[in-house]
Amino acid sequence: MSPPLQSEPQLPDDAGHRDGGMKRDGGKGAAVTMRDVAKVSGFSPATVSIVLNNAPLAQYIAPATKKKIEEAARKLGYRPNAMARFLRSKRTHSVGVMLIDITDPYCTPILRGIENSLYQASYAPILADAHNQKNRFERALEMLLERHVEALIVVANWTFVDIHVLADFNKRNIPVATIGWELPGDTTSSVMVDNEAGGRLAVEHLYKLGHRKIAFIRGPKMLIDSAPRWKGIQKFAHGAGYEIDQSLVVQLPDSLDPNSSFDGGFRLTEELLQKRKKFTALMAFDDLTALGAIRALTKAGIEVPGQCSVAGFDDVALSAMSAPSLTTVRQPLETMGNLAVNAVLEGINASQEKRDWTISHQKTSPELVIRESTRAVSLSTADD
Amino acid sequence: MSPPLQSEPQLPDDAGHRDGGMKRDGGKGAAVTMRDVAKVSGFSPATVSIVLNNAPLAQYIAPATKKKIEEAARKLGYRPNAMARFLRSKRTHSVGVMLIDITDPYCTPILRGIENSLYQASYAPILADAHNQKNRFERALEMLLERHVEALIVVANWTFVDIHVLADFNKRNIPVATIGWELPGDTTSSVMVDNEAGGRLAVEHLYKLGHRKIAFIRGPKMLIDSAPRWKGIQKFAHGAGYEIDQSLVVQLPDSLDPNSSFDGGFRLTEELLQKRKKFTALMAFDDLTALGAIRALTKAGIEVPGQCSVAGFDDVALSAMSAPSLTTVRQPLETMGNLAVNAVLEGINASQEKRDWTISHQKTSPELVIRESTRAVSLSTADD
DNA sequence: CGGGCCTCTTAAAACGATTCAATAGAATGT
DNA sequence: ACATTCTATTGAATCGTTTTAAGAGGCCCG
Repeated sequence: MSPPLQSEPQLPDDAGHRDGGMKRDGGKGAAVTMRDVAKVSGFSPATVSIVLNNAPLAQYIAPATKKKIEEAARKLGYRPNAMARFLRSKRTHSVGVMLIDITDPYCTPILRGIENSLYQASYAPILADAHNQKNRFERALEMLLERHVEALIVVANWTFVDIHVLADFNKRNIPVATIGWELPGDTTSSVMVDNEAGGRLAVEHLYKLGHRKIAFIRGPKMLIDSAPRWKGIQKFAHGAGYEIDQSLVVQLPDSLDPNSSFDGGFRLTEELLQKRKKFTALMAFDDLTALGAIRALTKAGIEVPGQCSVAGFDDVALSAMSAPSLTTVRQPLETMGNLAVNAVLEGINASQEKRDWTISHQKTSPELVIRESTRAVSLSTADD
Repeated sequence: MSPPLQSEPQLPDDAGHRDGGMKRDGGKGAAVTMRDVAKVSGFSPATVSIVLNNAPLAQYIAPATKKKIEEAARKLGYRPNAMARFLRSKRTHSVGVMLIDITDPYCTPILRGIENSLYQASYAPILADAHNQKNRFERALEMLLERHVEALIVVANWTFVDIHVLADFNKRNIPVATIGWELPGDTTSSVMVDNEAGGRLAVEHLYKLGHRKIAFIRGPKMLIDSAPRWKGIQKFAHGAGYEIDQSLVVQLPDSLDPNSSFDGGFRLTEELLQKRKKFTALMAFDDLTALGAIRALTKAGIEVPGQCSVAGFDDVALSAMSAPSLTTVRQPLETMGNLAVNAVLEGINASQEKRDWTISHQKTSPELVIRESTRAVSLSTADD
């Protein structure tokens, strides 16, 4: 297809010079190295390196030289060997991304945010999935340490109490950021949604729609998010002079399966219904819980939102597609991924330039997304 | 907490021997190297390497020696530097994982399958997300090449025609496997669901429920999956002597947004309804399309499955949670991830041992998952 | 004319592992 | 007693870069 390369002959003219033509490389994948570029261009490896990296010394290199070297590199299809580069420069340009459970739909947008920001900054993400298991978590961290990642991002909404391997990251001055949870102390940056504000947003919405008999499905104790969301609800109630009926408050059990809250929501709602205590709205811990609740309500012949409004939390992808579509509190997940990357990048740059920098604990603002599952309380149900 | 280490003194006794105590390492992250282990244990780096890797030569090493070295390594918290190791041994133990769009819910289980199999085999996944953009795809491949991944796995259900960067992988003998699509030629392994069988499965199910007026929403031309699914449908119809009513067949437009099929399903179903041509069942290209269709039907006052059955394809996470839950054809996504990893690992091992190995094109069996959205045709609607 | 200062280029020493060939001592066989 | 084979260990080369210090000219200035 393409015409034969002009200087094809000079390419392998002294191949095998290094080890007398031993049995290495079967002739196919002979990687072209910097020395090859040096040889072809007629300059030394040092010069090649300086030119190709546009190092400070490049200002002294004659333009003609640069051109020749760049051309040779291009012609040979030279690609620097990242490993060699890393070994010498101590920079791997990779970042560990640890998901505690990739199955959680909440992870996907975060992951996209992380990947995107890393890509922009020319870092490569090395992925690890802990499968909710502590030993996998630790083994994976170990692996990331061996690979000398320059930073670590951990995505989780719950986690093991003592992760002493994380201490190794601090010892080695590797910046760590967490998304969805916070580590006590000031060693680790974090990005979380403002759960308290989110809880408030949702209950306020229901309240303003006229609902006064609101059932609540609280999140499992294990999850970091549960407490602050509930706190936001309580604070709003207190401020509005609204008294929460404790008999309408239930709580999801602890569970490691991120999709279990659907079942949980379903069961708890059925239990609530059995109590025969009327409620005109239900606020669920998260979207899956809300979907489970809707399922239970529908099954019991209660129309959503006609007879009962339901609100969720998170705005995962399916919330917009469910029937009825779900009113929920959106977490800016992708943005949170970006922010975490920014935080660790700042850390990397700082220690590169021997600057000091400070750990950040960021809270992002949740946003109320009103869809079909909530509606102003109807007279017939309200006056029940 | 722990008692002072016995041999603490001998540890840094000759620190700085290498470069006369220059300004390097501020004292914090001093990485412990193999030489340190050698020094402390009293043996040479060579011996340490042999012992710690349990290399063939290790059979000649005295047990006492092994013990001392291992202990020293443990005490010092020695962690081999992966980059150095890679440089010498030419093995990075990493695999590139390229997603054409991570946002697609279909990717998540595949990703878990890939990650899991790689983890078992002690390979690290380097993640890349093409965002449906050709230039990102290529730049990411470039990056993976520089990092000398030992294999590449590409997840996509459509893709750009000419990816000449992939040729570089072949040139370098790096095994490539694709999930969800196939490359012509025998250079690349692939794993796909048997779409034809799946299409058949779904339509057969509807047929057996008594449906004879079935509407079809075909997939976009761009997607690899569309044609074979349709073929499976046609073949079944032909075999069963069932004639597809072409006026009930519509097709999704091409689109890059993986979530657009929900809207597509919604709109196309509305159009079908406007035609006022009766149908008792609808078979959608995938789950999101099906959900969109259900939405449109419900909106038009048509009950699902009471008045119209709907079947999807894929069994993404939300299918089980939607209302009504969706009858669909499940792709064994996680398994497909595993299979792709097996394929490339086989390639890696083969070229390691200078064996030949063959490209594989695997088709996994889809599985019909019957849920609430389909039902036997009712007399009232059938006799319309 | 010799020293100082540019400009352009390179030799050589890392980086931290792996691995081959070599060594030295002990045991064995003839 | 000497060659041979094991056992146990190591020196030194190597992987492909980056980077420092230095070298070779050329030019200017006093």
